[in-house]
Amino acid sequence: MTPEELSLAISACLKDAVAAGDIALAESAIPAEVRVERPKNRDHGDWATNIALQLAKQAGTNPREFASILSTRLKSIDGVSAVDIAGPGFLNITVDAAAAGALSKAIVEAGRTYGTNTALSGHTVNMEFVSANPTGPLHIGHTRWAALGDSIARVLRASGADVTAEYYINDAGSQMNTFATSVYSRLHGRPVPDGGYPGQYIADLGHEVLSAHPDIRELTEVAALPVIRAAAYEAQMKDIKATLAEFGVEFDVFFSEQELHDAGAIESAVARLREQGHVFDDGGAVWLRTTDFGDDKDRVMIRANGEPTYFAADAAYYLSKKDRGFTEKIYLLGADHHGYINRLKAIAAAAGDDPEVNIEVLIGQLVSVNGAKLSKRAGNIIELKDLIEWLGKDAVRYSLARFPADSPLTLDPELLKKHSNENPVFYVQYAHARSRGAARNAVAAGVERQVDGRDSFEASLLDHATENELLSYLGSYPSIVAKAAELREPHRVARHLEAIAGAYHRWYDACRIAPMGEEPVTDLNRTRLWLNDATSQVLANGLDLLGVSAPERM
RNA sequence: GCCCUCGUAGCUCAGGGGAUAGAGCGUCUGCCUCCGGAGCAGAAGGCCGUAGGUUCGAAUCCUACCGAGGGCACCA
Repeated sequence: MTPEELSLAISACLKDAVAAGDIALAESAIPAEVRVERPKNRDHGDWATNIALQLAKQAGTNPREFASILSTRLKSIDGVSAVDIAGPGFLNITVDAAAAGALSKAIVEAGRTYGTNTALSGHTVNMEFVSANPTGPLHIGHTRWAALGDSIARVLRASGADVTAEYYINDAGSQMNTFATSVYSRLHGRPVPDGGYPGQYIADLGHEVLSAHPDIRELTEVAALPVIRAAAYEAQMKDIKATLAEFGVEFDVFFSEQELHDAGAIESAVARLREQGHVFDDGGAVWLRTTDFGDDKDRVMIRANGEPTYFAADAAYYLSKKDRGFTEKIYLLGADHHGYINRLKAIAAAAGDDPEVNIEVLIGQLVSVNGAKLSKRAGNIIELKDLIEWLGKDAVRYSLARFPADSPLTLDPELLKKHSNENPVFYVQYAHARSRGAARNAVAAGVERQVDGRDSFEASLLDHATENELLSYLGSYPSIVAKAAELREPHRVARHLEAIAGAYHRWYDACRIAPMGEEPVTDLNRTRLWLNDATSQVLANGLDLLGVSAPERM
């Protein structure tokens, strides 16, 4: 029995009690879903609900009386062995071992689909993240969004959403000229001009440009810059894409800002928004009246000198997403972009969308390292590919994915570099590797999940306290995934995996899977193998949502 | 000045109205005669930033204050 099944059964009991007149409650007051929770204290049963505390007042009675009426009906639920009323009116429910244990077989049979759900089916989501400027390598400042964004996309897909992961390339602004000029200077052995891009990678890009265009140094600056700009850009994007791939981050679309300009999308965006009545001219510039939609000032789209602003490109880009049929556009931005929320929402509203529904801006706190904030201007850039090399993809991804985006996070590179079990990723991965090892040993000892082609599984044998605990965590997993998708918080999955890993280790310590020595193989061994394999499956499914590998051996 | 986010164990952080506030790391004590000790069992360690409020019940919701970070361009 899963907590969802129990929750549904309780709802049904509640409706029956109301229909029978045992409880005086309006039909509309019955919640669609009754929350069941795992009590912290084992003495409080397997599952608990506070439904009586919530509804007693509306029903004109006291919580304990309400709970008492409901409990007699709950006792008749198949698989429920005891119902107790505790404290102010909690209902503590105990499930018999057979009903709880059946889950392990169900998980093995569901395989990779265990934990997926359809809560978000029908949603077409555009998920934009990273979108680092193509003027330099990905560095530690981008890693959080890369890890988080990719995991959010995976969790949304697990909940049935149709997700397109997208990277917006800012390849159109004046920073591209600065970039080209920086490479040009290094190519000629000169220092980068003020305001240009420092860093060894600029010189490295120069070498790459040189190998593709051996005579580039012969050209005049005016002739060379466009060539350098294109070649260095291409080399840099190639590097970024390779790093993302190495990090296990998958993008469906790399969207070029320059192509928006080339296609005339900026002008048509201005025209479309003007049609909607939100554009006005002032001081020679063209403005979008974003103050109509909660922004604190109106924004310029076309400057007095005729040049479009970055904001105008944002508007055109939003319209592109809308035209491509995405009902929800999610932006994952750093805290330094917090000022963008209102204007992005204003764009959505001006385009006729509902800013509460069709656009979502997630703001994440910046990662700091050893107290120092990391930005491109700081000299101490730690590149993402170096980070992966030091610590491994799994450790980096996991240590970023296990915290919510809005928590300010401080990483200590010295600690991370130790590559030890101080990182909880090893705890979870080890549980998976251990369970696979246990399965290999069990099979070698003659334990199989099937005997003579038929499943050998006796759920009622899974009656140890550690089995009860492990099963409850495995059973909660699907609701954790659904919650993570709903709230865009994949760290919930990571935390739950840690709980599962802990429960698995405790179970492993208490209950043998393979028989001792020459003892014969029993149903108990075979049934425990089902639970063991179910645990492997859930750990593997969860790690996959985080972009972390589930090793067979470590 | 205005706006946003965050103050929880020595450190890094979970806890989205419920029962005795948790995990990892660090410290201390035990546990390898058979499935992986990257593990398990236990101990120490907290005025949940401060002060009010909301209610059966608050780390959680509201207000004020204190502290940390970030944002307020015809930059990109």
